[in-house]
Amino acid sequence: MMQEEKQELIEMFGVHFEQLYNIPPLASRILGTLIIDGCKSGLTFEELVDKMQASKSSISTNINLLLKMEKIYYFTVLGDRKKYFKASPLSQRLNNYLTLVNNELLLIDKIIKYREKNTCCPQEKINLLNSYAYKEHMEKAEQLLLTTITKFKEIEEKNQLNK
Amino acid sequence: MMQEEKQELIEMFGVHFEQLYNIPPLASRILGTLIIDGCKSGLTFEELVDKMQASKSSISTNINLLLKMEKIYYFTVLGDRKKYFKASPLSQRLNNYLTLVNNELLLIDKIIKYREKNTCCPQEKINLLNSYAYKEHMEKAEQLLLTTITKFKEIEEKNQLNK
DNA sequence: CGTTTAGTTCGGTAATTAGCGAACCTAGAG
DNA sequence: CTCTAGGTTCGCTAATTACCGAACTAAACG
Repeated sequence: MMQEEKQELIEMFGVHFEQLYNIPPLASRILGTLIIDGCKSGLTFEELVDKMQASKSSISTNINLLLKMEKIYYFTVLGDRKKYFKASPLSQRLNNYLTLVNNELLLIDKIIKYREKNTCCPQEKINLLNSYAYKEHMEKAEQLLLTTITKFKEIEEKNQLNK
Repeated sequence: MMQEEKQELIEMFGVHFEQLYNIPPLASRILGTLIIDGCKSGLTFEELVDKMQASKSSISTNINLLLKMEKIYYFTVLGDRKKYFKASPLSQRLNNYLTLVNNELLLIDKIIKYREKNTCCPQEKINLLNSYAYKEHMEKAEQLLLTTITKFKEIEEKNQLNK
């Protein structure tokens, strides 16, 4: 029954990540599994092949995708050829949001410039005001993210020492 | 040259929305066009067919997708059969983020419950702590969104009165 | 009533994507 | 050097997606 709950959680993660990050179903399930199940010591390639009921090639492809996206990482153990895969720490995963937010801020600046030049009738003025307000919002979002990321890094470092 | 700048902006929006919302390219370009170009008085179906260089059927399909996603809306004018399409106000578009954030909060609660039950070794304790911190972050993000949404609604209402 | 305008629906096609198995590569063990 | 464990790469197929044109519908005008 604990297994069932775990499975359900992984499935929920799967759906969530699939549309949030726009990645293939299998990649999404792998990520979910690593977050829930692989947090202790990581999972090996073979364990993933078994758990996911997928082919080696599919696991390989999707693992590499997740690695490139920095959603996961791996470590090795001396005298052991296997790779141990783990979900990236939250600070890392939040970094992705940060780049997204930064991209959006760049876009907003472009829009603002465009509107400042091309606003003629007062009716259009509201768009400019809206853009300013939106920029303010995104800047606050950026700030929140930065704060949280440093907080996570602290937690993670502290834990590193305790080992 | 102003046209070029506009085109470039729309294209940037296109790429951005395409991956942010995971919608077809054409839908993304339509949304970009409506945000930049259709803010005054809205664009008609035909104008969109012309501007996008796409077929009526494709415009229809993608317009309906955007309507269902509440990224755009339309109004009609008395004695005129055309629909005038506009990008939804920012408050509306931010609402979508809000549901996303709420979904994530639900997921976090599930995870926390699971981890509270199943954390055995102290090594796993960090996951629980991380989850708490993450929940805190998402709650702040939710709060920020709510504040911004009300702010936008105020701006929008004030503008409604001025008309 | 027929015609026009404004848009929708349907069937098809070309392009893309997710996953597979089989062959291949490569570092270390013996 | 040979073998094996631990993956990677390379076609291939099945499913999905994006867009199209042609036929259709529905409201309004004359």
